Amino acid sequence: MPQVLSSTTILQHNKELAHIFRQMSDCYKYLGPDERFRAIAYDTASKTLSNMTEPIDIYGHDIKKLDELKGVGERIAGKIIEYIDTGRIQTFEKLKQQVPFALLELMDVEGIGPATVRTLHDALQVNTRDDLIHAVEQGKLSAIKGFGEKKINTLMKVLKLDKQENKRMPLQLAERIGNELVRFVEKMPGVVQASLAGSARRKKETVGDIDIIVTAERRNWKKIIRRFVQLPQVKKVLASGETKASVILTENDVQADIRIVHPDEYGAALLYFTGSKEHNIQLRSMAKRKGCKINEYGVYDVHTNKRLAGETEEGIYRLFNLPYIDPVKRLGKDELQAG
DNA sequence: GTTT
DNA sequence: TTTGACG
DNA sequence: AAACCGTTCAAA
Repeated sequence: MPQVLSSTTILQHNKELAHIFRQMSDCYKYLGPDERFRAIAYDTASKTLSNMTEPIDIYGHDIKKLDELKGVGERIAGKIIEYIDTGRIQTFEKLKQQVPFALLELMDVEGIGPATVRTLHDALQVNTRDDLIHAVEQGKLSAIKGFGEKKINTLMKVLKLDKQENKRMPLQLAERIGNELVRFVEKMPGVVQASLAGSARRKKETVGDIDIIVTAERRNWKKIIRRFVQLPQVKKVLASGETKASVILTENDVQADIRIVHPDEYGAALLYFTGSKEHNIQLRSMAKRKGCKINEYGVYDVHTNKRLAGETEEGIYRLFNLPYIDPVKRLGKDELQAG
């Protein structure tokens, strides 16, 4: 991502507001399904703010101007003004009171969502990380419904990792590890194709985990998964099923995920698992407007249920009169408008 | 919460 | 069978 | 007022 020039100070308010709205979104996610759309709304506003290249301040106190921003309506506009004027947002301050704010960052971790955090809080009366660590050490988790060995392990891991700090790896490292893994997988009997997907394929500066898409005939899937989780560089198996598996690699404790699909579904799967999330949502939105639906297996006509594309990414983009979009550009901004 |  | 998590 | 992406899969 290009360094946003030297305007970091000028865009200070944008950054701060984006961060606050993101946290508000987390709060609403925590509050549950009733608030899920409010959570999405704040997330949208947060992203708009962080993608802006002009300081929000130039809109002054003009609610109508602010309202023109995507995802910013009357209410959020008011909160932007409130923040610029007072440096605080009352609604946010109140929200922080009614949720275990210190636990919300756990939701950033793979395998832990709002519901898990909510359950922890309700069942254990924990409000801080230390509370939670204490409870875990007392072995209180196993009494909670839905908390089996797997989940407890990831939680313990998270709490340890979080002390060290949640580490995404630099792109270069991810590419090295990922490509090496792909070369291993490619050689496995039955594998047709293997590719690096996820944020590493998009060349994000930092990468959270390694995502690998494999195509193979169904009869070979189990065998491939079995081999994958037994690879020498695998330190620990987090999950292993019929079509996908998650492992921790010895090197850097990096998480690696593998997903297997039919060769026909390669494009759709690659597209889906390459993201970004925002890009996928926009593409699906566009597809829906045109009477299609996209999933990780292909593109389908909503009415006839006929499969229209999915073998290649190019084919999917072409179906919607779009040029092939380089993974690097799949940011969920305006890359779909141009086509 | 915002958008249609 | 339900549900949380995912890009 | 109603929609807001869309699905499967693993884990419990």
